[in-house]
Amino acid sequence: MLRHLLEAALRPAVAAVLPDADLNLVQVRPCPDPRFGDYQTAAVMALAKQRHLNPRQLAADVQARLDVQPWCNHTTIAGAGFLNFHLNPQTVANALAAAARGEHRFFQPTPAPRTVVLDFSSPNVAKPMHVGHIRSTILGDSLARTLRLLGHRVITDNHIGDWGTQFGMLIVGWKRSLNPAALNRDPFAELERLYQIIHAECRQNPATLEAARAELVKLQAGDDENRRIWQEMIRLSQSQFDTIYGRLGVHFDHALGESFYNPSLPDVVRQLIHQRVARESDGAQVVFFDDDPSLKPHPAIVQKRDGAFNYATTDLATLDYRLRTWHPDEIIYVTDARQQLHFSQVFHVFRRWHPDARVRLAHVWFGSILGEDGKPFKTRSGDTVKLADLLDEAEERAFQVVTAKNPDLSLDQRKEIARVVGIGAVKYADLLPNRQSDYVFSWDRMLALNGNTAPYLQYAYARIRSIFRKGQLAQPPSPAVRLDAPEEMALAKHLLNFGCTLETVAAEYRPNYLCNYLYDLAGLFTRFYESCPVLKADPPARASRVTLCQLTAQVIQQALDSLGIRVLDQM
RNA sequence: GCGCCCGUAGCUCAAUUGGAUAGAGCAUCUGACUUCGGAUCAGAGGGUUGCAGGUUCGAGUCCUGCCGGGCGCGCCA
Repeated sequence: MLRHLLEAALRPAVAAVLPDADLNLVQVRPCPDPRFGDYQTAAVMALAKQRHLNPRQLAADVQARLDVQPWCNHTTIAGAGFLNFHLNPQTVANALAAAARGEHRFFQPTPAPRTVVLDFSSPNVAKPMHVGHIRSTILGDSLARTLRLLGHRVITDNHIGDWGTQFGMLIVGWKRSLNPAALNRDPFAELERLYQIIHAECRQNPATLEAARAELVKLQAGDDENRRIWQEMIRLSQSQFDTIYGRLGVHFDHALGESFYNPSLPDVVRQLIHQRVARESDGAQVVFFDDDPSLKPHPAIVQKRDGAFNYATTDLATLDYRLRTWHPDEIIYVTDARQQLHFSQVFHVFRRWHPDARVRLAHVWFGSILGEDGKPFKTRSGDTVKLADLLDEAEERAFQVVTAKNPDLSLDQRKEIARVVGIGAVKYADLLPNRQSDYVFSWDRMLALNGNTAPYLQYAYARIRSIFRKGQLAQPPSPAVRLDAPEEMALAKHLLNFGCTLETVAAEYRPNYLCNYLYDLAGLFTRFYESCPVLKADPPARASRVTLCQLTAQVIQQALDSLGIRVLDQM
């Protein structure tokens, strides 16, 4: 968009003054404060610093060679050497008119599409999904949506925990304590009950723990009955996951669980040993990182002394499979902060195992969800909060609010609104904070109708739809755009920045930038709404304002969709 | 002990990764409803960015040392 056009004009000007400058660093971005201008570059200062030049003088030299006539009234040099671009109002109006004609949607598809594998959510079979899964699921889904919108090829893969030592215990529990009637009634509750009693039993009774080990060995050896039970548990769990993903509107292209890689683990370790990446230590196969100071104290075990494999081995096999199957340019893992060391190890081992692989590996980590007491978020009785219960409560609370605000709507309407508002509020509260910080979970804050919340944004959208209902406006927007009022111009300019925001989200894996953009957009819209009547305006202004409303609604809807949040015509 | 992360207004969080006078919401106070949805908007007060140094045109952001907190550290995932 405009930013790219300005960058494209700026680069030759910089190159003319400094022929050896790295033009990739020459970037234009929106000004933090409209008083400075509309777009700015700080690159000239950085270049001046490298070369010990006077930054303002360098900025002036670049400015003298700069031709941005088609879009800007003028450019200014300010501060220590900022170069500020001041858009021609007609340029803004033209960009909106083009959008109204359907020529663009305020962003540009990437000129260099990549294939990206996104690994997120990863619940465990036979355990309920809980708050610990929510950030991974919501962040991962949002990144997938944003990358796809920008034109990348995205493959989402749910690495379900369907293998491991817990299945020995679960099989013992299944054989000893299964209540078939309960399983029929609420399969997942029964699975959970089994897990809890057998887990407690194993802690107290070494004989039960031994029985669990024996069942695990039988399962791994392919025992028919144990495999049947195991598969049944996976099936029941998957239907439970599907229910939750359905409520969240989250979709996976693949759900290749840990067990899928089980057959390939011996070969992974064989290769690692053969390539001298791993070596024997205390009976285990271990990768040491002698050349890396930060990892030197933390060797990675890829095969345990007893011959079993662990999660590092599975993750390596998974990487290898993804590489061979999808040939991605990038693989992204969305997990909590505690797994930083693990992924650092896995990525390092992988580089030594496949030194020629070009794939970019990213661990996108996030902080914890805390309760109002600042400790990990739990129920009043101290249990982990189940995701299903959390979503129920979100919808229930949203239903109360909708019923209080809009009692005339039918029950079905209010329930549908409560679903969209409740789920949207939970998602938005999760996406809004910087992902790397912990955040305090608060129903009251996330469901508030003012402040930076999903309901506030949905409300802004609903108000626009209300104008269209009231004015019986169904026709496509008119491309005749006039931006006379300052509120109109401010709103219009912000619409132009949608694309940069999407690009930043994708580049840094931070959907919270999009949240902040949306909040600003909604604020600018309501200011426009307060001071610029739409339906009552004279015809030319009215048509232009209808267009502004239409385009704003379109961007709100598109941006919320990138966050995985739906909009409503009424709420 | 070692490593990673964090510390910003009374509270909850931002700050486009080294950019311009650190911004929002809640709470407090003052205004605006014969007005397209007041579920709103306009405004006020509130800060030595944990502390002390350093790097430079410029630091909440980078480097060093403290203080306080969270998490992780060989056969769990």
